[in-house]
Amino acid sequence: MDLSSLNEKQRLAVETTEGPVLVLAGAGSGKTRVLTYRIAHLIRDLGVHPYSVLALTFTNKAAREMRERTSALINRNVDNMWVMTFHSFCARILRIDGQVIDIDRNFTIYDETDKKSLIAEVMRRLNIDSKKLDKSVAAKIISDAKNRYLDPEEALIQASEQIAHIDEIYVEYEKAMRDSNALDFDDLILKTILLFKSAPHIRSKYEVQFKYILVDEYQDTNALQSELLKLLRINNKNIFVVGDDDQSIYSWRGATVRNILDFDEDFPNATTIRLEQNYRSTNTILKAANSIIMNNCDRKGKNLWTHLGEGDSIVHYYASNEFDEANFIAKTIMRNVNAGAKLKEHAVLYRINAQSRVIESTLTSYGIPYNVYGGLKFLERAEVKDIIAYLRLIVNPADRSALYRIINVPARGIGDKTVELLDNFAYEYGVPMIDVLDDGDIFSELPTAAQKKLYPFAALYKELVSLRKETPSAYQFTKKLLDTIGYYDYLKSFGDEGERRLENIQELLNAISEFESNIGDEGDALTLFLENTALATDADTADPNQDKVSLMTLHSAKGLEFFCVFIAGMDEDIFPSSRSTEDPDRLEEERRLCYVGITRAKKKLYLISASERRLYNYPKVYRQSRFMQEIPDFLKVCEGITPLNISFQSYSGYDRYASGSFTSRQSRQSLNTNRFASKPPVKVEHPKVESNYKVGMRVKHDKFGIGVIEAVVGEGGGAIVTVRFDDSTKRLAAGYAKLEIVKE
DNA sequence: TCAGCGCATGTTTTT
DNA sequence: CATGCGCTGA
Repeated sequence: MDLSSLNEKQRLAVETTEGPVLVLAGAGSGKTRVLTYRIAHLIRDLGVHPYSVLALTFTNKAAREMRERTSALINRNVDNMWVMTFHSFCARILRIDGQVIDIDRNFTIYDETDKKSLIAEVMRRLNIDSKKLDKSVAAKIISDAKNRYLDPEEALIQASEQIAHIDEIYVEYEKAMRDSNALDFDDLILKTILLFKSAPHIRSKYEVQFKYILVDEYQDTNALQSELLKLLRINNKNIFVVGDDDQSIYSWRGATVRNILDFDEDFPNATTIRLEQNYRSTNTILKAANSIIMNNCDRKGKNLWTHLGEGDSIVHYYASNEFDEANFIAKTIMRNVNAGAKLKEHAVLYRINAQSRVIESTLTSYGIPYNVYGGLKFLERAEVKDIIAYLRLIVNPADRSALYRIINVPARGIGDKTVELLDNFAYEYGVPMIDVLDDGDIFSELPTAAQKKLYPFAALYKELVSLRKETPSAYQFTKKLLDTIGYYDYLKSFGDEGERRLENIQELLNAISEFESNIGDEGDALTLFLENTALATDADTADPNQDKVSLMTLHSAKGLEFFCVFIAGMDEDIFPSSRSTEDPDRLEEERRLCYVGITRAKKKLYLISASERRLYNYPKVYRQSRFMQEIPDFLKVCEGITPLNISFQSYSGYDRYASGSFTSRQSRQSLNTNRFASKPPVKVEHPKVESNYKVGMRVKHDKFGIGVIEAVVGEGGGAIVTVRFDDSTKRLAAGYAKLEIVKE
């Protein structure tokens, strides 16, 4: 491998292949580069078989990127390398070897909604008032216990002193999960650990297979994930973890920076390497990020530096409301695009998904294409969930959550009472609910009234089961299923809305068909497809090569970078969130989140506050985020309405309206006229004198083809013209490069 | 008594 | 989007 493009520290990280290695990698310090070069080095230079490498990430996106970049580096297919998320890794192991601890191969992965509905049901059965204990709260406590302790039951028995009955809920929930042949996200990790502990030969099999383990985003690992890694490394110490304590933003999910701090205890004689040179952002952006994170006490401390130059000032736009905010974003994007930037170089980040709606509709009205990552998306559409629930039930008949969802969809006269009766009946007989329907003998024991209502569904279910037997293709089966259950007619009853839903169903069919043709003989297509949908987010379905603006939460932006980043909602109680301002630890996490957001930007950063916004259909006056004040004034310019002095007492939203709109600081703006149009690698500080070539012109070059002029520096024949071609940006001397102006 | 419908409500962040 | 509530009709 040619490692000459790496800096000294990066090369050390790549070449220290034996023993435990902890890399503390600041934002933009080339972390992914180090990971991919290291894998490439192992395979190419040391002859390690790809099958012996395990690389664990937290998102599918990160896993896919790592695989692709590694493959490109060594110019070889690495499909059989295990690069995946912690959760898919565990799901895979449990499907292969889970039977040893009595886990059925066809288990279903329950998402948060499935989990909560099951907990609600368990609480109903235990006669626990849902008003006294919210099911989400119960779910969170159970999840915390599973994420922090190897013996969650013990932990919950203790917790029940404060929260009555939580231990009983847990026990019943576990039982219901087992009956449903289902695992939740926490179970995937926990059960894999239990498998490894109770079956040492299986643990050892994987330890022998994975001669090298790499872990990305180590600061996001929780106690159990670290335990899992330790189990995989009892004899072999080749473990390489990369993390950044300043980017730890998942402690609410049980992640703990302790894993980084205690790495040397968990894996003795570890080598620690710090990557502090930032290759992504301008110095201005780094300074802003540093000045924010400096306010945190609980950190190791890092010294990020760059030689990319100062760059443009950060723009703080103070909007009158969320529509003004969205308009500003849209206009700025348009201006950048007219100056030659690509849509895909822009990202709009926000704290909560609910903020995306106004931004989406505004971008649409401007005709700006975008992709929303995460949030309410395709897989969360009711109609898609319905069909997936049917498929789940066929693959795993014990899946209660799926049965609950579809037993009366389309409506067939089976209401809550009938379902409750069915459930109680199954409970007393000690069989899964579906067996009551499927087994004629048990079915005939039901009260006649219930039989009458349930019979058509029982018959439908049997028909689906035999249909599945004679239709091996997942795609064909799903098509037939839609006919059999009368889903098309059901959609018609929704009128125009039904048309839209039909399109989504069509999209689902396409996805299944595509998935099916892409997998080889890895297993049953339908089972694997369902696993994929359970562990995937919509970010995975979006094509990153499309030239579209990216919209996502700050959390899902981690690991990504964009030339131009907007952070919307820099308002107190939104960011930092109202739920975090009381607790210093949570506030520090919000601050790290802000640090993550800012360091996504390479060149341009726009922070947007609004004096008033309507969120959750509730209008409210906002104060700008405290984080805005943590960025020193000399790094930013202000635009939009004039923010009042942000003192806590004198604040009044009405004054702000009265003070008139859009009194922006013209004088400061005019110092930097090129601010919106500039694009890397041109620095805006350059005095700009135009020649014949003008910014925005389309020109043709003999070798590079057609491109758009992004900047012109100098005059006449001596001018340097920056042209963005399809896949590269070139700086060309106007006198030599024969640039032909292309008419529109 | 139960099913089904319309309407109001509440939603941090995510594998 | 899911959940809860009140109303209507069988």
